[in-house]
Amino acid sequence: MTDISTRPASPTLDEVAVLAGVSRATVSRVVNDSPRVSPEARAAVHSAIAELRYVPNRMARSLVTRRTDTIALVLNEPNTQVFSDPFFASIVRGVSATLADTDLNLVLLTAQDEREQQKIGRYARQGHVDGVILMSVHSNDPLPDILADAGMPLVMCGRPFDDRAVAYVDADNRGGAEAATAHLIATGHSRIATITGPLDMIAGVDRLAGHRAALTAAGRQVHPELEAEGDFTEVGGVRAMESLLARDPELDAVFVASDPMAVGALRALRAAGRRVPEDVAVVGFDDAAVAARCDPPLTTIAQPLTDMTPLLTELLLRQIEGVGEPAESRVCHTSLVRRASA
Amino acid sequence: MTDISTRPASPTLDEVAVLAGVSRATVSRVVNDSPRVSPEARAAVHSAIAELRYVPNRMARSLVTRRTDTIALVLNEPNTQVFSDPFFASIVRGVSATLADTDLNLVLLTAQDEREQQKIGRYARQGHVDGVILMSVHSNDPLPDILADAGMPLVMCGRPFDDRAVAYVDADNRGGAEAATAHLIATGHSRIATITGPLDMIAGVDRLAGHRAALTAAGRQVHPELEAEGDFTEVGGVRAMESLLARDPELDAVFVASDPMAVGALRALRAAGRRVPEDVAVVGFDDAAVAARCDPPLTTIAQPLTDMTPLLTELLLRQIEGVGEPAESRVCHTSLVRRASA
DNA sequence: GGTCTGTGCGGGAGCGCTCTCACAGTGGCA
DNA sequence: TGCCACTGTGAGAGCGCTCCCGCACAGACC
Repeated sequence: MTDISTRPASPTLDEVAVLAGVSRATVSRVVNDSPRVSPEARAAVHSAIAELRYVPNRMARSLVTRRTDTIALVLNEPNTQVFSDPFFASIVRGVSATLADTDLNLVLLTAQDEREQQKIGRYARQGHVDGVILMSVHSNDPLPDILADAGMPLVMCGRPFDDRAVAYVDADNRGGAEAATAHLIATGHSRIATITGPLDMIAGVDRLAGHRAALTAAGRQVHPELEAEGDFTEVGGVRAMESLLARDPELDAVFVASDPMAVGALRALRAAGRRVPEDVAVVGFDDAAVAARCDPPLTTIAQPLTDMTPLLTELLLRQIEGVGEPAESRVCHTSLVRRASA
Repeated sequence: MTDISTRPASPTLDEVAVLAGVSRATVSRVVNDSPRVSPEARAAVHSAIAELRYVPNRMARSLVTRRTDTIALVLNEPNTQVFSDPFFASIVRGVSATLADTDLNLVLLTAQDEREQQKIGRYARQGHVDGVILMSVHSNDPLPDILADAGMPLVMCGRPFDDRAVAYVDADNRGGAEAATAHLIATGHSRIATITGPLDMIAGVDRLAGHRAALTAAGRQVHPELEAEGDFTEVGGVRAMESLLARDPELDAVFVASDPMAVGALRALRAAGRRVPEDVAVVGFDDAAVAARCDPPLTTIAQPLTDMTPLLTELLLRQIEGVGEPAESRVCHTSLVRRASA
């Protein structure tokens, strides 16, 4: 143990009580906004708090309340690129904004590898947080199990791989992808490729399934050589598009499973001398800010982020409050946003 | 207070002690790796821990040790774009990696506005963390003061605006910028513009100062119309470059104060029909991954991130351990990386 | 045998808080 | 006057842990 005695000790409830001339219990009542306190006592306590610059010790409080009033948003991504994905940024900002009006704190936890995931699992189980929102779950991530086993309130952003009983909020990835490819079919394209997300992520899997379903529904064949796996990043989109063009120079449309990848695809298409949408039509997914800005503006599938983030926190809070309840989940509708690229 | 009684209670030290047939103190010794425990007792405790799936309650421990073993990395940025800046991602990853070998936890805290900064200040003062690394400090941010006043161990990433006694780690922004512009001068350019960072951030201010110093040292005039303020984002770089070209179509070189902005500048130059480096030479700052990848590859100033992130954590840990010591700071050297753009 | 050092261990206090319970005081009502 | 709320307050227990202190016992040494 290191010497921390020289750090200025912070005042305690007792000291406030002595200064205010009341009991510890009364100070606690004032701090916790209990109604049964006389105005005089309340005023005395408030001025003592101000004078001593008292801040309650959360450890002591949490020890008895079993609550920390903080929730964790876990970014579970080996790739550093997480941060550059506008989807993450939106979720983080949205959850943060939803919580701003409450007295709940939000902490972000990132895991690059399994070791860090274990560390996060421990962190949560040790009682640092009341609940967890888990993002970017890959098929082999141990974290959902660790947290669920520990009985930690948990909401996943994106449905789980297996049909486990865990709460989640997801966009209708399959339906959205189906609509995207159906749009490409309806606008007369015949060789429709796709750049998928990572196939160890459920969003990648579902969007590919939707794409294939649209093809099948229209009586088309599914051609494996017209499917290239990307990683939800712009660079990944460039590479996947180059690979698709090499495999089938005649392709006339691509459904790209995320907007950052679509921006990459646009770049690769331009570099290959293809015009969009004349030679190749492109539909993205996300409706990220970049979609409206890029050249040409991207036709894309909008995720209802403004619905999803409040839902994410709401579902989690409900689990934290009422413990017995079964975990509830939601799937949010997507919609096609037509711009110039398809 | 809500009913949490239905949540499975986690086992306590006492229960482990009973099961292992030893005292609470012995269990504590085992958990904390104290040497004075007999092998038999240790084994009994370990198996009891495993059987009960015991995890120490950190609140209880912290209450007595006054340590939480977690440090916060605060991203203090109104702009959502924070996340897309590779500089942030690198720092986060670096600090996280440095801490991976320790039993310290890292939490990320983001503040979009002053209200959230206050919330973070409260969070820290309540004793959730042992120390704070503060990133992206703007001139009017209250957080440094809040934390410093609370006696919270603190290291800033980037030097503070005033000459306060706070620990920081910074790149030699002024020197780097000076080298960049000196390079542009040495390679025969005459109308050298600059896209600055936000001028409410010290990195923005220092890089502009370095640019001007190089100009002055070479006997050149500083032309305000050749300075455009950016915001460290790619879009900001596009806009600033467009504005510079409008103001002086004859400019033949730009020092851009960050690589993402330089990528934007490259795009704007291409859109305006300028060749790089033949018509306009471009030097960036950061040596982000994108610098090597873009077209043409970017000549830029490398920040020694591999030095900076361990230093950041080291300086903070030193403050946390040895409390009396004066806060120490470091400035890391930068270097010019020559590629094709200048 | 007596004293001493060292080791392993347990008892117990206490970290700062919340929360139950008891109690004094006040006012309403029969 | 007696009984009953009801309100404001304080005493005290206890959350799960760490850590100081003291005890029992073993072995070394005189």
